[in-house]
Amino acid sequence: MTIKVIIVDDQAMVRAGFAALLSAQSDIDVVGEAPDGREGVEVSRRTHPDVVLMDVRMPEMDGLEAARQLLDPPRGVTHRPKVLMLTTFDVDDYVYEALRAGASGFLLKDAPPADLISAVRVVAAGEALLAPSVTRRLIADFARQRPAPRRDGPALRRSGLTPRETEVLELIARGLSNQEIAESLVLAEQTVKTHIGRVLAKLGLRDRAQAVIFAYESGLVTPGQ
Amino acid sequence: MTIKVIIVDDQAMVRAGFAALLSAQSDIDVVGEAPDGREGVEVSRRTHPDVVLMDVRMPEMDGLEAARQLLDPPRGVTHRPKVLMLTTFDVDDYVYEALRAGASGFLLKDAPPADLISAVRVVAAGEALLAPSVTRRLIADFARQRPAPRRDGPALRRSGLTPRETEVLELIARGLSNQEIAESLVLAEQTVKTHIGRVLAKLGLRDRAQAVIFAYESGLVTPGQ
DNA sequence: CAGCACATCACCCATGCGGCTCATCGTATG
DNA sequence: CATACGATGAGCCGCATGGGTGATGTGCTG
Repeated sequence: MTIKVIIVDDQAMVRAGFAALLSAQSDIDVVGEAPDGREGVEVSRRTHPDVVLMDVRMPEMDGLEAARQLLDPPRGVTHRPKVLMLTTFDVDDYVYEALRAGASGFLLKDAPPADLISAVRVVAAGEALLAPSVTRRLIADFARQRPAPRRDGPALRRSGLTPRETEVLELIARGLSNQEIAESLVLAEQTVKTHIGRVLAKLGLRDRAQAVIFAYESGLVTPGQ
Repeated sequence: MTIKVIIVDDQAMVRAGFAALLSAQSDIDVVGEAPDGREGVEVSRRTHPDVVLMDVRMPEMDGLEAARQLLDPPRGVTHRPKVLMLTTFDVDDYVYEALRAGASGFLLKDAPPADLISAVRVVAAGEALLAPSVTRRLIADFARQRPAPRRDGPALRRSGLTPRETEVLELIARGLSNQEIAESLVLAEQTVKTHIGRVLAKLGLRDRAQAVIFAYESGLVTPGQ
């Protein structure tokens, strides 16, 4: 099964270069191109690519907005491609915007050609990949964001939840589905359900909505970060 | 200028393999090895490597603790190597622990050899690099953490909810089921479902659990009282 | 009056979720 | 060594939940 790719970039030469590079791979098929975000979205809707290579800076509609539209499609549109953002410059605002929108990767155009090719494969496989400098910032941000360990609310302490159960409860309170919790903790969904069942039983709650309430009321999570 | 590397892993064969692989590079010099975290820290203090390849799971002192000691050194120790964590296949909380500790990368041992080599170079250059699966989770986590620039202030924009919809949302945030909400407001359950459907759609939420979160985060309801 | 937003309710359908039971494994704890 | 607990995960089952579509009545407003 070949990987279908479209290339969205306002510079024709860049498109041609990437297309040539990727088409030379037996497992990659360039099925479309577009010079701006608006057309990029159209081409994507029409060709249903697995991966969209998206330049950040473009006329008409920039790559970020286009990425948002592709990754949060309107009703009726079921196709959701992976989006790999490309940029010439190393600018961090764009990075965060793109990742928030759900992009699967962020590469600089000066990366080695081999990196671009492998990035397409990685992204198509459902994984993600970032330029090293971007990774560094993301990690720094992550480390800064929560160096603080957990503090227990009074209600929590008496609840008799195990550490794992508490962890699951917190993810419920972040709005994750069972499947997402499973992925986040690297567990089978069934295990998550078991944990949740115990949490609900121990706390005398009926469903996850009440679990969210408990999490807020007990201070396990707090409004505003 | 060659990159000085030490390898910390409890499996001698793994150490030998990595050492051979890296030593074959003209710009990389393996200057030490250690079978556990404790000795790894000692060797690092003695040899002052640029990069420490650190297995996560080890006897005596695991890679996470060793990484913490290397990245947050006591007084008098000025040397601070870059730490590149390695693991066989566990991609779980270790990752977050390691990144929090300040590790520059996290790779799976089944990655292509070329990846390891380039990772060493990337890390030595002060950048960072993660295994694709790790990157994916980090991005997912990031996107979830800050889904939108926090339209803060108690003056929340409840994005066009009608009075009745707001009322229903509040009851959801009190933990009531659809049937209970219906009884509470003297409505048919179907009507409640319609209201909830609109609330979820207008707010871009998936289920009532997320609705509860929104209610707390927006200040519609507040913890305590 | 026509148009519109809002509230109300019905029907259908797919499925996420929670209840329940049971099994395995590792680590404390006695 | 036996026991208990925590974590993991499988299978089954029923129902609440959420999505979609459509209809009716009301009150406000141009």
